[in-house]
Amino acid sequence: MAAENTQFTSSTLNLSSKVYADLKLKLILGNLKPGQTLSIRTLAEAYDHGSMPVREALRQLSSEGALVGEAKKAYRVPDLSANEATKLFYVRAALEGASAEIAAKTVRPKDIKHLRQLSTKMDEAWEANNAGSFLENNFLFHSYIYAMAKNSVLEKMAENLYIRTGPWLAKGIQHRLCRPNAWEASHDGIIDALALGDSAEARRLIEADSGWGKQLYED
Amino acid sequence: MAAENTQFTSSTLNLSSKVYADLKLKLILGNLKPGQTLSIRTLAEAYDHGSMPVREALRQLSSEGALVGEAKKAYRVPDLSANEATKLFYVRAALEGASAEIAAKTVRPKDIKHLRQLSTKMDEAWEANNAGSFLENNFLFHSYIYAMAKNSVLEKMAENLYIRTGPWLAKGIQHRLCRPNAWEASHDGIIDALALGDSAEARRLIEADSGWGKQLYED
DNA sequence: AATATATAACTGTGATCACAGTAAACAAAA
DNA sequence: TTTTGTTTACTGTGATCACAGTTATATATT
Repeated sequence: MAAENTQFTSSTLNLSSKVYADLKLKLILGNLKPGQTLSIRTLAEAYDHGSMPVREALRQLSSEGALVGEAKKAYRVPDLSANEATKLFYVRAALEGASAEIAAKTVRPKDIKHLRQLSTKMDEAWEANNAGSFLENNFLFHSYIYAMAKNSVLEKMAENLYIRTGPWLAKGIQHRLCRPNAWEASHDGIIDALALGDSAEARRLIEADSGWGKQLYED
Repeated sequence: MAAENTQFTSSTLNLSSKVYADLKLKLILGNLKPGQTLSIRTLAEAYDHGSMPVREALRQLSSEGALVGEAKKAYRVPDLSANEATKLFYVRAALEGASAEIAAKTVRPKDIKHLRQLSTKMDEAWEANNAGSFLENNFLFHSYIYAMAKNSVLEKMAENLYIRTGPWLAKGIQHRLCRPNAWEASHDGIIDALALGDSAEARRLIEADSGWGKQLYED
């Protein structure tokens, strides 16, 4: 999933891009913890590469806000404050709302079918307390809506938001995975609106859904 | 303008970030032409640095879509197709509309004053056929609205769009700078809506304004 | 035992080199 | 003149090293 790279064909993918793609996936799936430290040399040894590819991958992730780096100190996975998380989810709502509005106008029956399958997988992952699988299918669900909008700029920016919120969401889910899953009815509503081609309603529901992750930390 | 970096304080700014900031500014102001080639060694000699800082800056710009890089070939400033430009402006409309909606709720008199000053500078640059100054003040105008929304995620993503459309807009402006400037009334309307705190109208006008640049290439 | 000091390990950063693949320039053959 | 083949210059990529600043550890010192 999401292993494609826009700069190079997969056959001639350079090492930097491979390391970047791998770390990106780990962040989206919540396999890296907030506050966790990532050093160039340590990762280079783990990947059994020189330090150059790791170095470029970490700098790229840092420039995207997925990691933070201070001078002469190791890169760190950011531990989002409530304020920072709110900012990320607000932008996600804006981008995802715009996507859904377009998607509702070009949706095909096979798209609806695929979205329902992903929603089912999320449900199964939730029941099995599998946070990684849940995050993966949640990402795939929303990515598919972005892809339906056929706007690569939108897709890339949205992906960035999932990279940045992945570790934070994983932490929240693992702490209280047992709470009633409000997302299920929400996603079903979104799919129904899309199936009906109701772009305004799809937008409204998507914007509302973008808030569920934030609620993991609200008491 | 726009020389701040979020990763490091300006005193301990590393060379890579300085080169990045410089190239970023050149792109926003239209000082790099679409299709222009940028090689690591050539730029390193121009900056009188080693190749490492330039190399990291170019890779970062490439990862942001501001440059394109194929294997074993020099980086290039993308020459946007009409389709690509449309995608960029669509996202800009979504982000900027969301910003204006918030900005209208927290706007202060000094904000209105500052926006009017920037609008005047744009007018002067337009009359003087100064494309660089026009693009700079246009960027500052919209950046200020983003800043009013106090969402750093939004700001960074918006900046990215201006980096990517800068060379393309500069080309369009230089080709037909003489056409009636529809932007002026548009910006005045936006300022008025903000001054009245009319968030819905501000959003509507900003979204409409995001299309003016695209029209430079429409006959 | 608590505190201060010094030592060691670790950090990103920048420079420099070798390498392989690309593009352009030039020369030779038709 | 046109085409083909060869050479030359140029490209990003990855590895390796020296450097300076940070952090943690261990060693004195009180």
